[in-house]
Amino acid sequence: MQYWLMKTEPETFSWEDLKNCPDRREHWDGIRNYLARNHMRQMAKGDLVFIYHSVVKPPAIAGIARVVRTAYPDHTQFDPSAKYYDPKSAPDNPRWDMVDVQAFKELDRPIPITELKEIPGLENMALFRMSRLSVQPVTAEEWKIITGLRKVKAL
DNA sequence: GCCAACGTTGGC
DNA sequence: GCCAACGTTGGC
Repeated sequence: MQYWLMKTEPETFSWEDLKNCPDRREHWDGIRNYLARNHMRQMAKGDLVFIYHSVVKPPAIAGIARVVRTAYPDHTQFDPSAKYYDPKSAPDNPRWDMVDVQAFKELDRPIPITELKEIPGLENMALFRMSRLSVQPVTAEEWKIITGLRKVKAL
């Protein structure tokens, strides 16, 4: 079992949007950063993921999802009308992948980054050290600390 | 292969 | 709105 954190701007796609998808699941497209992509390629079915809302006030972990499909080509890279179209990516050798995630557990309220910064044991989180990385690993210790901050309810 | 210029992310 | 961090691009 591995743990991850994935960022999203809720104006584009939020935790609530994920919960409202059919079967509460959706593909996670639009990742155009190699390190983030490589992290997605390491994901296994059943891995758990913090869904993090960025660029809003306050930025916060909004919910817990799980990986329901491992990495496969992100179709939006081939769509000239898509925001994340990549003309350099060849269909026979796709550059960008996505995974499918499903809303899995609800937090009784979001966990803002300001709170996370104050918690002993979270000092080394990638969230603080690599501020622009949109898909990042979370250690088992960090996961345990963070989920312990809230009541976690099954969906 | 280096590096300056530029664009994007994202917290504050 | 600012600006730091940092990834990408392109000239040389």
